[in-house]
Amino acid sequence: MSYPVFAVTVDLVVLTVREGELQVLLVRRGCEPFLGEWALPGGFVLADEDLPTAARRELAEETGLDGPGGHLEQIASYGDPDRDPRGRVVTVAYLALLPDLPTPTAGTDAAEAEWRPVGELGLAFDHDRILADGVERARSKLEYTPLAAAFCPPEFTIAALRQVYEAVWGETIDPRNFHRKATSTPGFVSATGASTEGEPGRPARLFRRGEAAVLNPPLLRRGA
Amino acid sequence: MSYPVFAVTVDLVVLTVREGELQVLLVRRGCEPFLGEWALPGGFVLADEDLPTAARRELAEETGLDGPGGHLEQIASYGDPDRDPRGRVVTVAYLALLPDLPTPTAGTDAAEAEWRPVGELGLAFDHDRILADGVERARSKLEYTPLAAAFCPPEFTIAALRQVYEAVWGETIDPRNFHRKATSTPGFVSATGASTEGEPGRPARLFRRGEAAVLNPPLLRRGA
DNA sequence: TCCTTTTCTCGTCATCATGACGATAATCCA
DNA sequence: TGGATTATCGTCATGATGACGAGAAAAGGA
Repeated sequence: MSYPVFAVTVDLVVLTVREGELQVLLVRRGCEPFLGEWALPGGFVLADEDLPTAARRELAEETGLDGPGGHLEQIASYGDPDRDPRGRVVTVAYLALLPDLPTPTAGTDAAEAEWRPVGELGLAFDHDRILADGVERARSKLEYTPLAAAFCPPEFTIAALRQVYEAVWGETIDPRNFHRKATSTPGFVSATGASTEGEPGRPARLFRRGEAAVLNPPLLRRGA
Repeated sequence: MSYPVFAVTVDLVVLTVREGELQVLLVRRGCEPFLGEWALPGGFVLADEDLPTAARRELAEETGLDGPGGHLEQIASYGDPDRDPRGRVVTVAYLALLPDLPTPTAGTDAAEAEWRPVGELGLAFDHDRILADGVERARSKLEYTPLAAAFCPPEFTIAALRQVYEAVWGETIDPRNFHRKATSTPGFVSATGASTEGEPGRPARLFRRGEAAVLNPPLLRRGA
């Protein structure tokens, strides 16, 4: 039995919250095609490598860490025959959510790496569409899961968690209602007992991510 | 630049509601590997073919129709190095939802085709996991979209729509509350003006699928 | 024709989640 | 010591939901 030959890549939508907005990790391409243009980080899947393994490897190569507190999940696959001028390449896109923390962004393959606010960025290949799908996935997942904590360090305040929602959704949220929701939804967050020190204002209690897989009831955004 | 060589397939989780339960279309494999075992329908992506096109082609080959009222979306991709003994094969799984209507299920490639209630079925390859992911996707999408109508003919009653929910979720739903919800949620369904005739009981008004992409507010199941 | 059965459709009520917003608590800083 | 700032708790009206009652409109049988 004969069948067409493909190459398979993984591409990463690496998101974080920096400076109060949702940002994505981009690399400047160091080889053809699209040499010199901005693109999502990614690369070919190796001969004996599972898909999630390839995604984690690329993430480690591009960001230096996939540490705890992060999150990695598959978005979708893209296989238009014309999407890569080198030939028939199917890419499996992954979504990674990371806290802002020390992220060197010193790429191995790529000439440069940079955080950029999400939006219409004019990326190489079909990466604008992949980015849009990844961002929408992240926005949607924040509604139904405690995943916003993946953008935060292991211990965080309710206010920090709220600012993640505000950055990802691009909306302002009432702090008092959000506090009630976060602390009353089972499995959303769990208190550590500790509090912040040295910050202005009243000290805030510190929390960790809760054990729930889904929020019940969910935390719906107003926009849609 | 050299890179590993892959084959790419599409596999289909074709779901319908028959006899009050959620059922999946299976085929008995007519060639190695797993000859004679039950599997999801699918096949290799052709050399010049887009992924959704390949999925639609396979669906047409296996079921005879992808007609209006149906729905097709990508689930995810599966690429474990050992998932196919023939070599390195990545499969892109698609979810298809169809009304029960005349579905011949006379396969072209496959020896036999059959509807089976979803569950632990002992399928070939990693198809049990793909099926589980597809079923969970369908269950979840019913909460947030008017997609249940994809299981119904173009015009349907509220009761028929409710029975779709009950079959897919495996729960019983109060007919009066469901009626209120379906008719009061904007874009869920739209009345045709016609009614059923010849059925026992009071005639029911007929509806079409609404234009909304998402249900606001959603229709949440109790289980999770 | 009349009654029963069946199913659809509309209402009622208590409860819960939510948005809007007031008020208090606990820290830092001048 | 007295703001300024931020966290936390409370109140209230509104809307969505689950549980359930009751009427409406057909088919079918005596």
